[in-house]
Amino acid sequence: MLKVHNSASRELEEFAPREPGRVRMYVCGLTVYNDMHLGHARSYVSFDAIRRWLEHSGYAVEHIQNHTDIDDKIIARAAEEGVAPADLAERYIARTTADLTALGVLPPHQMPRATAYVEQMVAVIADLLAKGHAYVAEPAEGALAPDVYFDVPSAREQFGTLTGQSLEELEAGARVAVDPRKRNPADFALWKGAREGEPSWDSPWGTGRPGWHIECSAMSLTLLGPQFDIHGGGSDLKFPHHESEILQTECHTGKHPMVKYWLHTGFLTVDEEKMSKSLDNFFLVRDVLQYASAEVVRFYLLNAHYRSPIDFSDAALDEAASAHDRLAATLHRYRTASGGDGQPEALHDAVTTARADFTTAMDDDFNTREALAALFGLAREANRYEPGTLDSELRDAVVAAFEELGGKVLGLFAPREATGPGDAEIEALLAQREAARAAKEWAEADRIRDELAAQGVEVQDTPDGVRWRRT
RNA sequence: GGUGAGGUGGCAGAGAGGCUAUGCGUACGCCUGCAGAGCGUAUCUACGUCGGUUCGAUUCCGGCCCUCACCA
Repeated sequence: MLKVHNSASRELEEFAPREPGRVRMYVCGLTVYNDMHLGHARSYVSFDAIRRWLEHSGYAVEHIQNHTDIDDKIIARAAEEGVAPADLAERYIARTTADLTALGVLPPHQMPRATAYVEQMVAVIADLLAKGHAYVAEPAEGALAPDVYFDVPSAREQFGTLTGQSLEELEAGARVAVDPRKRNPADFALWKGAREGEPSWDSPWGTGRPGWHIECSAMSLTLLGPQFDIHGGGSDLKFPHHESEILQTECHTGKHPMVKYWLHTGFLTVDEEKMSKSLDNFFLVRDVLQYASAEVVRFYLLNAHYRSPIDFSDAALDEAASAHDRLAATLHRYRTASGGDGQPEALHDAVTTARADFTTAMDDDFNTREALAALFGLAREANRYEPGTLDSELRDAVVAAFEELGGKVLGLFAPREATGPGDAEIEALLAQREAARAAKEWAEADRIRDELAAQGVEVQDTPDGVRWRRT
């Protein structure tokens, strides 16, 4: 029985999608004005594992992840670079999508862009205005047309679903200068009147562009309907973004709850501080992937529960590499072995136990850390045996467990591209080395081993002969 | 100021009212021509702090300290 932590209730709840066997899931995507950093990766890899586990559990998952391709930051960045905002967005849609692929994140079923849904957004805003949940304000200074704001006090009851804060508490804690054009400090923009030279769309309130929150309401509404199962994103999106989405969508549709389970991922910090450009501790996914493989990065990220904060450092990544290699090496030995007829009971049991423990862990709010511990348990038992001495069916069972759980669900054992020398070349060198060893020419044997190591081939002498693998 | 999350062994990081987490690192042993990998053993009272509940709490309750995040 799968249980998930719902941010709305702050409790573990039994997972039961609205429609049996089918899961509709919306994950907030990136604002495409920059490359993806490791903090983003943390969130997307987490939701990737969540999706994979749901699919493994037999659900037909519909995974939507948007691109925010119109926003203040995009306009500002485009102006800096002297390019059109649409071109800038296009570039980063391509780059971030490539980064996701490189991380082994399964492609979402749809990746809608905000600018393709402006019509739907306008319709929702018009309806909110008609229902008295929104109002047209004065144009901002220098703007060509008015802004439209959501009237938060008009939806007082719905406010605070995720943050647990009341409107009064929020006002009490206010410490930011309030825009005088808003009726209430908590009101947020549904529509922003255009300024000269900015991208804009026509609307009943004049030319302008959508506010940030309305896009997710419009896209989830269009693609998944007024009520769906999972809405995910980083913890930083709870407020105001997700809180605003709820107000918009529910006031528009009149249906509650918009989302059955809200899932939020924890932060990734660097040396105990949040990753940010001003602190110059910004790690881009594409840079980290130069240093570590996607599997290692995934291992590092999945080695903590998705809601826990994690701290990034080179040492942490190195540790993940060592740990991941322990599993990968065991799997490799079992994959490449042949012959034998041994059927130790303990190894049979270890496979069964690992599968059961893995399932228990993942069913407990996607506890990937515990799930990994189950794989290590299997690895330890499996390493007690020389796989070549085992019955092929048992060996296959071990391989299947690793491939299905660690591979298919966690994405940790993607086949590596073969680089460096070919198999035949390696075998030839190893034959030379064996000859040298037989003649006790240790210097020559070690030279060949070093040469292979330099080319990324690890050589191991075992009681059952030499073994090698690409690292 | 408000709200939320968290403080676990050398490090990372799970977890549960009493039973070895797991991984990394380190030391020793086995194995090995050597190395690596692997296996075994060890790593001192591991659970922020002060109280409370309990036969027993790191795990439940309350106060306190600290860290992090979000706040129109």
